[in-house]
Amino acid sequence: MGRTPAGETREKVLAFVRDRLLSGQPPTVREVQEALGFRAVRTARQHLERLVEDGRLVAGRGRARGYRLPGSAPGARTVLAPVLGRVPAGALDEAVEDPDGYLPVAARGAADGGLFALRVRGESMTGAGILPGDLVIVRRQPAAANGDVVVARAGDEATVKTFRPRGRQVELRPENPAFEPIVLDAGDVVILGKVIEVRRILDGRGVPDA
Amino acid sequence: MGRTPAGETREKVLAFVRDRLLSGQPPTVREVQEALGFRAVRTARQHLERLVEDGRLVAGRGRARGYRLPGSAPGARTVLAPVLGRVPAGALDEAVEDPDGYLPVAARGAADGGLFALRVRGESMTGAGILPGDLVIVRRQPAAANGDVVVARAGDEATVKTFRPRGRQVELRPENPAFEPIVLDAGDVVILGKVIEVRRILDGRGVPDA
DNA sequence: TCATGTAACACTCAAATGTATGCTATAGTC
DNA sequence: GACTATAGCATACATTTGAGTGTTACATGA
Repeated sequence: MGRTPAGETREKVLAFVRDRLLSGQPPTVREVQEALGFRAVRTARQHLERLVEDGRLVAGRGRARGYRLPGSAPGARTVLAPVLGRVPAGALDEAVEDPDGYLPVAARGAADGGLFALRVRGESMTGAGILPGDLVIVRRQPAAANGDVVVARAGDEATVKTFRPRGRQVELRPENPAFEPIVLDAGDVVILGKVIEVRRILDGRGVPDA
Repeated sequence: MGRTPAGETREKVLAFVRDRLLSGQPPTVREVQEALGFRAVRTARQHLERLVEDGRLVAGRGRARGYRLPGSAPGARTVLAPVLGRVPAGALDEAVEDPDGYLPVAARGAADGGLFALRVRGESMTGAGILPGDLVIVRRQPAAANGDVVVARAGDEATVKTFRPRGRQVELRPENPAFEPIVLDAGDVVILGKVIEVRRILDGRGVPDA
């Protein structure tokens, strides 16, 4: 069989392997062979070996589907955060039972068990770049530091605000001059958690023309 | 050996398999066995079989590391997008080679093979809620619709802007009155992809007190 | 008590899959 | 031309790994 220009095939091999790895389905050597149209297993393996030599892939010796992308090896732990439709008056756990869906979150730190997500309503936090419809990912914790963006319940309602302790009182401050801060006794505010990430899905919709 | 309460172990098996799948490393039956502390391969396999029966897992018959999450399962459609440190002048593929890390992204639609992520520099898009340091997740595509937030290369630099076709020209509009729109001939602009999601990690930092 | 279902074990087999040996051919370099 | 490196093929071998057979033990309910 003929040859292809130097290096060209190898790029295709890497592209194939990378696509498979990123979609969570590591290929076997024979799958690489088939995808690239090689007639010998050895050919696919030689390309893979070269890619490993060049540091563009990492091999798991002897293991099935053992090739990995360098740098993504162990630390890429992903956890799922349930998206809560609404925050009920009672315990959070009830809402976690019946989520609207799940978001994959790259787990930082150790405490990854207590994550959940909420859809933001209203424009009270636009000044912090949190727009209506955005998803906030929240780590459950009962306290917060000054300046943290928190999910707190004051009375019956759960809101996303910036946390400002004011002596015996607590200020839940919107980041939008059109809204008034909520100031309450510390005892009347329940911190549900701290916002650790903000996400905005804009797949379909664009920015309206001016 | 003793038994554990009914169903309890199976949840742990599912959790283990799901975590592995989400981090892109499907486990073997024996890895499940080891992780759960079973002394027989069969035990792990029996749990897996039951999970498949119950529709909570999908088995790839005969294939190594063949278990998958069913389409309805949370996290089933998660892919990893490489975070590009910078966008070079040449082809994107070069940058994909050496990413700063990977982000788990819930795959919408079918074409999820071409996702990547970029860290936003500058304040040119603050009006659209995209702040400096934010991560944008981009679907690679060579064209865009009016109003799409795109990553485009004009000259040597890649920027995030709103896409506005203007006849034979193209306007790359910042969403910040302090910045000037870039207007170029359509031939001088290369669309690298469309921003489908914006993320802001604010784990450590809070909002500065006013 | 007996039947039934689940949890777990030890062992075996076979298919999937990684690894190795040896060979052919083209292109470039000295 | 001789030498070297790359691209590719055919076949065989060894390990990994999924799948199968049979057994023990502990609950639970008829």
